[in-house]
Amino acid sequence: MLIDHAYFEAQEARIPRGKVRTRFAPSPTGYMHVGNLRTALYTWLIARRAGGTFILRIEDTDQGRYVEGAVDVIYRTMKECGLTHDEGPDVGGPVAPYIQSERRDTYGKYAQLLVSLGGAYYCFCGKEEEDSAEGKEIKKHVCSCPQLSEEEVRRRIDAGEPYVIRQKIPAGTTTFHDAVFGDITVDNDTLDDQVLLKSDGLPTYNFANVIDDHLMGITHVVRGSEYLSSAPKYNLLYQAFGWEIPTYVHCSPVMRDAQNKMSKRHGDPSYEDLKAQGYLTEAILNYVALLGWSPKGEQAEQEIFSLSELAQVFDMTGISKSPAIFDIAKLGHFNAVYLRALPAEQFAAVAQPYIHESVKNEAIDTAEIAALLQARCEKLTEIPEKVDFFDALPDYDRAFYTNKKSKTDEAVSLDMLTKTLPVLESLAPWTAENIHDTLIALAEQLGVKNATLMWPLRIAVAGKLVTPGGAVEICHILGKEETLRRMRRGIEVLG
RNA sequence: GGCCCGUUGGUCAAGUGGUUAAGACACGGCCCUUUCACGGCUGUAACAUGGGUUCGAAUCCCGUACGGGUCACCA
Repeated sequence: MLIDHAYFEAQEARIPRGKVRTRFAPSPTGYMHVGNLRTALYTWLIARRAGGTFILRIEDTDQGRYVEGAVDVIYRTMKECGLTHDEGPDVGGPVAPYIQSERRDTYGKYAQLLVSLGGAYYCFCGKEEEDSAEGKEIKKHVCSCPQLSEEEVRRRIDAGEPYVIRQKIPAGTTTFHDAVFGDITVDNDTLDDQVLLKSDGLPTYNFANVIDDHLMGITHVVRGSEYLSSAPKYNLLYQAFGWEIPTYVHCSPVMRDAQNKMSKRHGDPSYEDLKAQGYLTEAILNYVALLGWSPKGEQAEQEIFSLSELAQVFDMTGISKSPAIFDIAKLGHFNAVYLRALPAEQFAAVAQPYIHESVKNEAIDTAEIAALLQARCEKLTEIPEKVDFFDALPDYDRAFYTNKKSKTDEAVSLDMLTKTLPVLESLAPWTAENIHDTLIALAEQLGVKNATLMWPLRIAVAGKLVTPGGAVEICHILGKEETLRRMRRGIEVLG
């Protein structure tokens, strides 16, 4: 075979060196699951922490699995999360193209180069038979093709015989180092002469990966631990080419329970699903970062991290080896923390659409509702149900008026409402402070505890047991007319 | 089945030969309080298992169990 050395030298010359370079290389399936997002995050963080370069590469060699619009989901998610890439299909870069289907012709050339270097061989055996008689037979490819002379190989190729190129696994053992798992040694006997270049001329995933990672100058290969067992074969490939071996960073999966990974199939939420469920991007990222990684030293106790803080402290040695179960309740906690930490106006802005879902009345001050909601919600999606009573007083059970701790029952409540009504009727101006002071004064004057007066009032104006805010706030938001109307209705209910 | 990896409370996790085995979520209790929250205080709860090594082991070694991954011309 003729080896075009100039071609390979030109490729080598393009490779940026000297800086950390990482890549996130998803295949476009149209679904960014949590595990993927975490891998993307860690990959991005390793690059940013080191002041390096983060690359987005699309692995679309499997045409059968192509999903319309899937690449857009990736771009959108990465952008929303702030995981900006320095090089990629859309922004270009020194080692373009960044879409695997556009790099097709390079793989064949490298496969030939590898043959000439003794790391691979042409194989004419045809597809393996699927002898699933007993099911669990060890099938390792063994054939005499590696012994074929160069002339013989040339002759058969020229004759149009179909062939693949397979990796030649040498005898001995292979040791590789992983930043998370440490040193792992395997016997080469357990490694198969895997196909590198398929009979249609396209590379297999594993081969394309090695070639692309090398040609893009990737220094840290971050990926799921399902690739741990193919890492020795990667190493052998790098060695056969005489290339520098990157740092491997294998991450254990994010699980839905002790046995299963999070998956679309099981209906586990993707990033976009979580967003739709009312979780904030920042909270999702923060939670996901801590799912399988923990900070060291000064930050060992810290749990709340912004993306830029993470970029400063992220250390791969903190990545854990064992799988982590995704706990939606803890995500909820992070979300609540982020929601509460938002400046009031900003919270009002994000809450507004959810409030409007059930509060259509224009006269109502939704900003005031938002202020009440901020300390009281974990997810934005629970807002509509919490504030629906502002628009329409629900039918409620008169038993709501009975509350032991507030020392109220139906009779007491009727009494309180009856006595409070005229006081509020003559109250002006209708400010929260005014309402508050007046009611507190009234309770004192009647010789009852505040709760005894406030409880029935709150039930009457809200018609719910649990409300955002107390009686005073609700009365103020509803306005005088509506408050009085609902109080009269309460007296009716109790009468 | 072979090979590889993993195993600290229900969950996420700190811990790298000597600790009363952190912390967070969840759960229970108390306080605050005009409900619910928020906030504060507090409680229950863990080193899979059996052998070594050692004065001493969650930490090191070996076995066992359980779980996961992988063994494609899929990625």
